[in-house]
Amino acid sequence: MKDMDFTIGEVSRASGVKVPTIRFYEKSGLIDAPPRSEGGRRLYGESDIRRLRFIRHARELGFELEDIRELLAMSAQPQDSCHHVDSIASRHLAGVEERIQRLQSLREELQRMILECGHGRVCECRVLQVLGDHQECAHEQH
Amino acid sequence: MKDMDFTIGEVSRASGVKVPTIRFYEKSGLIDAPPRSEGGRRLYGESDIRRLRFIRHARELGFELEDIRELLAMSAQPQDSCHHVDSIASRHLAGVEERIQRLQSLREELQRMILECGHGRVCECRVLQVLGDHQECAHEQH
DNA sequence: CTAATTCCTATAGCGACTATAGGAGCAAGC
DNA sequence: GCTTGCTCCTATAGTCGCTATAGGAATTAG
Repeated sequence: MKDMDFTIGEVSRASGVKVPTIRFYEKSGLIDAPPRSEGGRRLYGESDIRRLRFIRHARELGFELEDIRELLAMSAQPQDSCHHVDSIASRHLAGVEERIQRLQSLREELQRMILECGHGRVCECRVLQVLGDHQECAHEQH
Repeated sequence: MKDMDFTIGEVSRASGVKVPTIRFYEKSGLIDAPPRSEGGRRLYGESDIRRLRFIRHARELGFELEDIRELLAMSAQPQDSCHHVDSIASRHLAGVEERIQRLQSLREELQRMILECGHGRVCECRVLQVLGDHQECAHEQH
């Protein structure tokens, strides 16, 4: 706790996390409640910026706050094995791969639907027909 | 309005939409409030099952309820041009394609992170290092 | 000294449900 | 007729990860 020099707006700009989101993370226990100025304003240090950057980056990579909470706790125990860190990341990767699969078959379905539409009247629109009848789908995985 | 023979549980099983979700759709105006039995229970017909199937299928394809509301309204006007139907589907396809792109670069990042981890101590874990420093990323698109 | 900006708290809203609580209706077996 | 168990009813709160709003107080720039 050397220099607590930054306002919430400054750490927001420095970390890329929006001001209300920082307060939200504090309430959720992802970051500690910082000390306050005389006027009651939050005062942050460099380490808070690093922590917020970590959170932001993990969120961009699609980790849930619960995962991030665990990852942060683990990085506070530098001598522990990183096996569990790996397992969180791997589980997350598996989820991402599944979502890619699902979206790809979805994309094909949509492309086919749009391609087959003769752009005529609604009553013969393939898009609406396909939506109305799952049988019309090429894939069954949804 | 010929036969209103089905209970909410039956249309749920027939359409694949869960019972509380059907009531939620009713409240949201996606389906009409059906007539009731003497005892106050909802009574549905075949057309409700078709409508719920349409909704479920569109949801599985990732359309938002707002889009589905529009698609349903359009399919009630069979003589209109289906141009707008197309535009909703195309807009949706573009969104799906973008999400696939984002998830793919995400996957690479996660794979690299996990691969490079030597499974040692937390203090030298690549996963945590990468999360802590965006510079370490191969891609800049997030 | 004033005006603009930033900060504070508390609360509500988003989307698309899901879960819970506390009842009431209804069919089948005894 | 009665009980058991299932389904149904309503209303409300919770999920996730924020975002927006209202109504102030503090700080900063001119």
